[in-house]
Amino acid sequence: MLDPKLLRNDLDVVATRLRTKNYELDVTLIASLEERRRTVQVKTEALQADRNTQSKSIGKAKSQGEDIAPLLAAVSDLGEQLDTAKAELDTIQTELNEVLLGVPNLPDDEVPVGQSEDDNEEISVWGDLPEFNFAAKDHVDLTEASQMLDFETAAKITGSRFVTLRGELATMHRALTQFMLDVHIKEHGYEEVYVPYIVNRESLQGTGQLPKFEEDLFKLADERDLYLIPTAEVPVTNIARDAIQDANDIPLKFVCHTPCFRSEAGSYGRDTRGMIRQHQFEKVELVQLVPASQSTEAHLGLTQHAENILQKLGLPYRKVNLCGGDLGFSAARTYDLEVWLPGQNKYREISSCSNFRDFQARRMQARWRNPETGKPELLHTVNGSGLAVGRTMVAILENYQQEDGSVRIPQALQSYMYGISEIRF
RNA sequence: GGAGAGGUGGCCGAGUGGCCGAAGGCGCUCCCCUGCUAAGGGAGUAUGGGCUAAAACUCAUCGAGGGUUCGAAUCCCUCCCUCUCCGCCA
Repeated sequence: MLDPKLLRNDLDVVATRLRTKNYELDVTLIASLEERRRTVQVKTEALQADRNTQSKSIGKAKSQGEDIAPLLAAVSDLGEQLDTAKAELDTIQTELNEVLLGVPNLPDDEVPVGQSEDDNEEISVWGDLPEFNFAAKDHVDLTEASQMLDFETAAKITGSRFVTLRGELATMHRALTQFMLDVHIKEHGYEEVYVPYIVNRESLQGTGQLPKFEEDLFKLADERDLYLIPTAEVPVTNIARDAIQDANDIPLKFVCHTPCFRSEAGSYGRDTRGMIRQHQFEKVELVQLVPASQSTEAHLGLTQHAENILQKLGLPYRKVNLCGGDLGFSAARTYDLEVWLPGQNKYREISSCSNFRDFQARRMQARWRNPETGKPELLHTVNGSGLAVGRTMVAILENYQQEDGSVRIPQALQSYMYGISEIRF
């Protein structure tokens, strides 16, 4: 959520900046709601103050044995007035709140102008693209001879966009997770957390998935209003919801491995082949909660942490600075890491590292106490994948394929896979 | 699933209709006293919001929501959570 004061005082500036995110702010609606809110709130609170004083004087009179009948008569119609005013205020505030919860975060100044991912700015490229003196296959064709990567069986068990892994591929999938966690914990100083995979509405609203993107989520079919997590970002960031951190306890740096569940509504026909886009996938997520002054630095650092995984695995990738049009709802700035996939002959997103500034923290009331002022201040939240496990496995299969159809195991991963150095399908 | 107890400020804990945003204690911050391994005295110490240049002022919040009442931490209803015992169980 944006700072309401900003929307009150600089509505037009906000509208201008949001246009780079392809979002048209309804300035007229917000201004008029805000105007009504002010009038009605002032009126309501004045009535409340009036009632409070009068009720107090009734109490006093009663305790002194005076006749309170005339006092009661004086407040008789106050209650009704107050109810009306309160109801009106409630309506306005609910509406205003709904509007504000739907307004995306402001992009940072450094965000490139652009409409789509084609306008993203390439920042750096790492690694040499593999050269094959044979026709490179994609991960589906590569594994076809075995049952190690099996979409049909998953379709039987559940439906489309699920996968079943067997044998060494299932091991590699788990090994990757373990490897990533170890690097982030031991080399990058993150604290591992284990969290619920089912979350409530408040948590999803805190990180920005609700109320606008409900159709992307799997919702449980009972009356409890619970959802499967689309990313560990939701439960992990919400650790800090409605809390004030001690200055000594921040920055908080969490790493968390979870499955992620996404309905992929609206992406029918996209990436239907292979395990690029699944309803269920594993991810190792990095989350940092830091004071405002440190978030830019934390964002750069976190991105580098994700890059280190790709480098250790020897996977060629590039880093792009997302343009306004491609930026997510809650993000102020995002670096995507795109790994090279020979099977598709292009770079594909494998990690998305974002700085949310105070946008999520305001929704969550996630704060810390600044010892210099003694006052609570909103934290800044930063997160990114470190990395998406399924896509990393796809990248290894495709980049490390050999002419005979086998796949070499990256050196860094071998000790996590009982020492084997290749997989034959 | 059955029976019971409970949710109050950073923590403990009092408060069963008004004088309660809330005693007391602990912790923390500042000041004073005291030459000594610790103690004593004093002051301060919740969060969000409105209005405002800022303050003054003011509203809300005692798990959440609703109700009764001129007035609710306190009474009533619903829900959530925690604890104890029993049952079941990865």
